[in-house]
Amino acid sequence: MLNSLKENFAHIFEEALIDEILEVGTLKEIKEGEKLIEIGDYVRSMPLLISGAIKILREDDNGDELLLYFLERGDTCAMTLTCCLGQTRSEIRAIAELDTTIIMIPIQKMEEWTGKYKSWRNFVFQSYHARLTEMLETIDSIAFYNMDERLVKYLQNKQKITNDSIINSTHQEIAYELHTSRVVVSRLLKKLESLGKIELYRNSIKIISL
Amino acid sequence: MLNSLKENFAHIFEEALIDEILEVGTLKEIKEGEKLIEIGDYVRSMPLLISGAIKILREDDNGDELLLYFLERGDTCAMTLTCCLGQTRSEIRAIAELDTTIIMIPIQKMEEWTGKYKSWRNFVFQSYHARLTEMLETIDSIAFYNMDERLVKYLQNKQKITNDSIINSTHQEIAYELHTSRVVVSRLLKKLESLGKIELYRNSIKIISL
DNA sequence: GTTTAATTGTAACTTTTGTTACTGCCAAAA
DNA sequence: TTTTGGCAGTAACAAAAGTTACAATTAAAC
Repeated sequence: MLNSLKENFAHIFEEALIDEILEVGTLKEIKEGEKLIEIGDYVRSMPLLISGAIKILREDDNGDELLLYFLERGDTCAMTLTCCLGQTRSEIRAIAELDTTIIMIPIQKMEEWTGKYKSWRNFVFQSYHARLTEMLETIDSIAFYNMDERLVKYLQNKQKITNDSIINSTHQEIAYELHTSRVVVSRLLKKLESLGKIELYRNSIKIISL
Repeated sequence: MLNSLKENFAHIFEEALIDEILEVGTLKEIKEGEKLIEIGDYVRSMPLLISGAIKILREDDNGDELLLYFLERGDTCAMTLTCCLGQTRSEIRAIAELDTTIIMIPIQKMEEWTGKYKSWRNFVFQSYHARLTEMLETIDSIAFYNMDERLVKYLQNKQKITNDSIINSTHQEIAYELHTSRVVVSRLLKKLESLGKIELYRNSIKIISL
């Protein structure tokens, strides 16, 4: 744990804090597709992302989903922060997008460290800032862009997160995350293919240039 | 300033903090429609809302707007918080929805107080939580609801904020904030009127029951 | 009082998105 | 091998939202 922690957080956290994290944190491996947090859950520990990626989803009353953003190496879940402190239930669902490693911090420490370590405070504030910014980008996407542009953004994002120009998703899965229908996704993907920007295969999409 | 501060924040902040706020904060009156923050601005002080309401808007590359949420009495601007700390430019525009009174806190104090006062930390975290929640509601609206439902929510919200069942807005103004066209707003408002839920006048809308 | 500009109402039309239905294809299971 | 179920392609249609155009009304400016 020490190495992975230092690699990702040494330049952010002061040494005493690193030591404390090592003391109370527990390492957790999550397989791709595994659920970390469900809507309505009480959250009792806070994740620090060491490797992999986690997707954060919102759901409406009908069970329809919408992808909000991804968490990556060095990130933490701002929603969890506030849930912990405010003792409220989770508003979102968190699912591992890739095989992921996290360090779990008990929430009691949260409160303690925000008083004690300036580097921790900065980290927490920066996390909030990053998440707010990503939420704004999500809002931009759905408010200001058409579905074809949203789809392109989605594919670009996915490529960046997985670091792979082949995306292993079905049209239906993409449709869920963009909150549209499979037929619409198929239609738009076909158009991108005819423009030579992607190639379509069963269960996967190869990105040529977007 | 002392009275208005105590009225709104006495139950949140410890006394020593109240004293400090009185020392360094400056009272500011803002007229309805006046702009507080423009997109791209560097923000050098943080507002505590004493009375009135402020609307927070997002804009896209074409200059199209979208209402994100309102700030009310007892709120602060989470965006500003992160802008101050991170030294980044504002992602949003803030305009007084009503005549509004705020206390401006210099940003240097922010950092100091988060280390010093637990009540301040809690206030800041709660603000973040509230704003994230409101952003989620905004996302829900635009992702999961049709324009007719969004319009109803908008009117309800406006009624709540202004505490007045008469809304003094033109259809064009509403269209801007919902990021749609005037014709669409007129159409949907007319439908609501024919259902007996509102009454339409020039420059104003009377809410009967929504 | 007349002119001007802003506001609202409405029709007709287009575009975008969503829905239904059916097809062929492929891969895993029986 | 045959069957089954999931996946993708496509047409035809429906609904929602956006656009253009113009008329009628009201308020403000001259």
